[in-house]
Amino acid sequence: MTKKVKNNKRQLILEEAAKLFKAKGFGGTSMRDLGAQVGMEAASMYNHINSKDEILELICFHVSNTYVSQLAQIEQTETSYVEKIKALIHLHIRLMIEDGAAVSVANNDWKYLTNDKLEAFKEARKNYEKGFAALIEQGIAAGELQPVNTSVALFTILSAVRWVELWYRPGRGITAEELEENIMTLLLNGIAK
Amino acid sequence: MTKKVKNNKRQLILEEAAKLFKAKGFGGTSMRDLGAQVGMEAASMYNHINSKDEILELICFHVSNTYVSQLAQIEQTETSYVEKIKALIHLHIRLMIEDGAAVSVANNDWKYLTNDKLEAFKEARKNYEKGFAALIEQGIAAGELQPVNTSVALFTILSAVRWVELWYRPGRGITAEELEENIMTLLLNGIAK
DNA sequence: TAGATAAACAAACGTTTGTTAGTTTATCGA
DNA sequence: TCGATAAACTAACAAACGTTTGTTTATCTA
Repeated sequence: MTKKVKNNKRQLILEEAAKLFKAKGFGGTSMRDLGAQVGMEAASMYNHINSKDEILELICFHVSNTYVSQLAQIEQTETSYVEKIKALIHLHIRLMIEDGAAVSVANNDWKYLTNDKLEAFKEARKNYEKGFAALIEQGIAAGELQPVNTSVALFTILSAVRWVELWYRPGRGITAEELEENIMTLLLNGIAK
Repeated sequence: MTKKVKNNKRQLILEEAAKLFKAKGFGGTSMRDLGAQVGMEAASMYNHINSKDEILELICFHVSNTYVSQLAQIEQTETSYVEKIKALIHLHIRLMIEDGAAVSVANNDWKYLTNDKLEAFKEARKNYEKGFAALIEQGIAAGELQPVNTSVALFTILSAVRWVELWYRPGRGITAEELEENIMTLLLNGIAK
């Protein structure tokens, strides 16, 4: 019980931190800013977390672990490569909509990770990109996709999906499903007639 | 002559600042960091610039002014809408390759602009996006483009082009021309067969 | 209810921040 | 060569930073 309460406060700190880091950047967010948002003195937060750096680490690796484990799962399903790629795009958009602040931090503030944490994060991302690229390559080899440059295709997809973080608001007159379908159609079929 | 030397030093400071802001963020870059990169004490730079904020402003508005004026020029050329959109994509990719650090700062650190400068920058960007969106809409109306959601198409294009900043290196085995062609093909035709 | 533990606080720490002031060095026209 | 101006320097500033300390308050267990 005691542990559960502790985890809740800790979780609250992480959530508010993600929001503030997204809005003002890691360096632009002070522990006093964060404390004010959480409703606590900056010093008090050290009862729940070890350091400002640790907050960033927990947010970044939460996101990267999600991507990595979901990729592993998708790789093992028995569907076409097009379907697998669609599933990954789906994952990206959904995670962005549901946990936008954390994804944003993992996208933009990962570079403030230090030493081995920074290396580990870069390594995880590189492996994820490799796995994603392999699916595209196999899709081309299987004749399901156009023979595009794999790297260009990979990064175009990843980037095209990133803007959702900057643009999507629940009241923009477009649902998550519509948004997803529009993006997928665009990436798969292009805009030209 | 004296003025020219002054401008050169000032330009050097702006260029090194763009590199550092890109690498470590605006907040993560101290005036002492910047001075070391420029080869000068932090205090000495105040002979050439007025404040750290001013450096950010000069970089951001240099980029946004380029976009705005180029858009105006493209709008007035007499070609198809597809060609106009291609010209804009071309502009984005070229500017990213030639002045990547500044573009990166304008993309990521503009939020640290203050007061009226922040508002002015947001306004300029909004107008640019409106102009770009109008071209897409007219392209659809003219039957040149698929009837996609205009906003989704706009932001997918803008984002797809942004990753160049994160990925492109002169020695990656792909020329700027090839890169550009690959991205355009992808955005116009998609990856599906 | 007494004792222990968790979680809040205010105050202070040593650094680092952007910036200013005062001074010295280099450059250049007269 | 002298005097002026530009541009570098060192030293210091107040403010803000992440974090630690010591203490008080609240909560749960026995």
